[in-house]
Amino acid sequence: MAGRRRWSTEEILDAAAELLRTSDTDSFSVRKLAAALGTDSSSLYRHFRSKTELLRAVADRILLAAVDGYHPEGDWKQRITALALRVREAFRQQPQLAAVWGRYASSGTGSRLVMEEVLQALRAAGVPDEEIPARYHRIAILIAALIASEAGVSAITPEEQEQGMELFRVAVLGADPERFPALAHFARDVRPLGVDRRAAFEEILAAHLVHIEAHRAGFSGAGTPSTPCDTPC
Amino acid sequence: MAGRRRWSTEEILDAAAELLRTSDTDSFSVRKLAAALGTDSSSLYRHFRSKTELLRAVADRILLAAVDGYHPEGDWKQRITALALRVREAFRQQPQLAAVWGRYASSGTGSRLVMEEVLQALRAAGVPDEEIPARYHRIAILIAALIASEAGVSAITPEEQEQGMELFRVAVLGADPERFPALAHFARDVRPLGVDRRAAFEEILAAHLVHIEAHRAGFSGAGTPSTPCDTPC
DNA sequence: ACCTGAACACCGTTCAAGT
DNA sequence: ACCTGAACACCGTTCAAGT
Repeated sequence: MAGRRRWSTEEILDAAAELLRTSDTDSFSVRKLAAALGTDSSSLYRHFRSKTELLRAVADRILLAAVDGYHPEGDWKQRITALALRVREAFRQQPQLAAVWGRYASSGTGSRLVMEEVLQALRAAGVPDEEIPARYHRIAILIAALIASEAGVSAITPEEQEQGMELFRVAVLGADPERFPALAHFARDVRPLGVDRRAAFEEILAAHLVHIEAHRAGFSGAGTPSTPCDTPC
Repeated sequence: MAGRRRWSTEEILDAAAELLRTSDTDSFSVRKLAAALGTDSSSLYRHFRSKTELLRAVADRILLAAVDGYHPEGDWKQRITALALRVREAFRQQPQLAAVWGRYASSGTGSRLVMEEVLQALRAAGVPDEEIPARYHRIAILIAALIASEAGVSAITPEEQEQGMELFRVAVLGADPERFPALAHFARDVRPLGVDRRAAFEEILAAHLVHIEAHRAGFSGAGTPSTPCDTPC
């Protein structure tokens, strides 16, 4: 007879990950998770103190799945970029998870693997040990912010997205050329935040890594021989 | 006699901004806004089709307040930085607003003023006209992502923040040195995402602007005379 | 010892019925 | 023409009562 069995924490996490992956549009809730497991939401509160704690645990699984099959390749920038793109892909279409992760990075094996790889890449880059924690911190913030905000965009309904697009068009095309000359001039080419996110992600991250490389060269004197770059450039 | 008056859209927006500003911890809701106005939530749906539409309108007011009193000063990088810091400050402690704004930039006068200033600064930087829309797009994404994710951190309860801190400590300090050598090595210095956000914001933005400057120099040949920088550095 | 039902205190949104 | 009450379909979380 179907009902009444005990669910392990593992099984609950699996079911939560599954539910988050399949239910694209509508939002995740403890009650829906309980329903999917054929139990009552109150039962889940024996395994988790709060919804946030549950989501944090699932976020680490996503991270784990993201690094699964990853092997370092290329130079340190390529390694960080490849890893970041994997994490980004893993969190896409799972807005609530990305938001939680962005708020406060998870803490399990997945998180450790990502941290380890980025730290090693920074060492390979030749960044002095004493600067690595700060560099890591900035990279983590940048990547988490971009992924979380991207997930936020895909979290709203298509209608709201279309409304937002329309508002943007009105703001840009309807700008008074007297008061907003530059905006009026670029009106046809300026784009809303929601488009072209993948390219933007890669470019912004690349720019940040190049900046680190330049600084490292400035400090250690071991930059590419052709371009000394001793002013911040 | 107190009850039963008509509220203009303006008054509702003012009250919403006020409520968002004062109610630090607990979350904003249409019902609470209605209660603050002494009316029923259903009345508000004559003025706004949805909560999102309402929040978008308030977000533009915040933007307007952010640029109030702003005057361009210094070089183009300083102008963009000063403006970004103002916007950041305006959205702090208003997580729900920042999230909505991050999802889809607002559309009123506030938004226009910010766009105008950034576009003018990019022109002043000497970025070729045909590149400005793309550069603007990346800058806007970067700033919005950082601000929204920062607001996300301050949105969670202190208890959840402390839990997250504890989880982070466990993840870092408890890492097996065999499996995570770099993480174990930097364990004492690596910091969680939530700390030092202001410095991180300034540094990440500065790095991005420096990158634009370097590229502009590479393309136009009008960089600082001492450092040609024709490779991406 | 474990789980459940029912409740508490909320949400956003709609719409018939009132004034 | 405008507004309201009441309802719909949800939330996260708790806890006494059951098995």
